[in-house]
Amino acid sequence: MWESSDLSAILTSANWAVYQPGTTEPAAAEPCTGQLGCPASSHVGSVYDVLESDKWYEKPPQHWTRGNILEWISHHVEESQFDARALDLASCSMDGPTLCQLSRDALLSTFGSLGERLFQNLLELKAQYGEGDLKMTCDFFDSLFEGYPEILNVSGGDSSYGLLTSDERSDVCSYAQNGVKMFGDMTPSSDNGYESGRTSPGSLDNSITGALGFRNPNSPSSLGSDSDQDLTEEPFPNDTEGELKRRRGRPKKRSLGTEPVRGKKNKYAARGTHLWEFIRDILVHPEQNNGLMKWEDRREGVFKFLKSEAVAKLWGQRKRNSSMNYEKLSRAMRYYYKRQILERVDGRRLVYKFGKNSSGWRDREVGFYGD
DNA sequence: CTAGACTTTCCTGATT
DNA sequence: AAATCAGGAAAGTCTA
Repeated sequence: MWESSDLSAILTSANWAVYQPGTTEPAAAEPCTGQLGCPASSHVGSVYDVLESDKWYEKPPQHWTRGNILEWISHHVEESQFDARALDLASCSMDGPTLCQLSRDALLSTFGSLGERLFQNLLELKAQYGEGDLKMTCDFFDSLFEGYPEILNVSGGDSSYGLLTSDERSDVCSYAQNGVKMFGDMTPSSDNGYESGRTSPGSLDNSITGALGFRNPNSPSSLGSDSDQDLTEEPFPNDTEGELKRRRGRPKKRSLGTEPVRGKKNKYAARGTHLWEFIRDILVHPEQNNGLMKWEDRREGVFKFLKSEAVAKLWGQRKRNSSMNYEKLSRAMRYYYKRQILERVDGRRLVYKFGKNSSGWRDREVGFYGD
């Protein structure tokens, strides 16, 4: 079984590089439209890429190390909020070629419901890199890595390919196909608040992965680092260095035991995150939302909270506000009526409807660029 | 510095 | 009775 520490360690290493402000490697510096979506051409073309890359999303699955595979799995665990405790760590230990040989059934039996997701992503990645083209070069590096494993130091991992396509009818297969296109426009630019999305691959990562619970443990950059471990209520973490930023909104009345944490570094944990976008992003990724919400009428933009408190907790996690609850979240939702980001749906509890000032949730917006 | 946008927190009262 | 819904009010962060 995976210990939380395993996962956390993996995630830490997996995310660290991505959020390093100073060491923004290609992963972050290159607007490669998201990991899974990284155009094959930008990586396949040069063998140096292969040499330099130690990240799973920057090289073909055939060349993943055990570490890469763990990162890849943990990425999907995070993205889908899969309960990793059900996984057997040992069964995750394999090299790229072995992984690539696994059948769908094998993945399903090993990883349960996560298996389908892994399988589809693997298919897509293999197709993306071309299973044959690099064969020779890769074989060469295989042997090289074999001899110098330290070249492939752990790190890497990443972020958000999770935002793949997602029309409720299209399953993981289609998202694999469209994922590449997605990133450019996942977050609509016409947002009347802060600039959301599009600030950098990192911010996009932050937006969606945060939305879906992808943590960014120990991120020294603090740009949106979330540290809660799960949906369960958790007091503010004891940030050592990076104190919690002061939250927006009216301060809570002093609570009994919880001294307000004085904020010093005032980073933008919440930057680029608007509640309605957070909600939207959960909705447009049905394969990842774990039944938190559902569309009642996708065409009309009508949706419903299925697990209102869980969504609120997630939102709180996103904003690093452990006291968020549905009551408060819903208040914020109601403010959207006036701005016509949401429209009222009378008489139906937990049901809301996107308004004309919202965007990014329609099929065409999700599947294609823009509108 | 200021104003406006946004979110959070609190609250009272109504509805389901 | 417990959840939700409705909004007003206040207060704080952020951006322009």
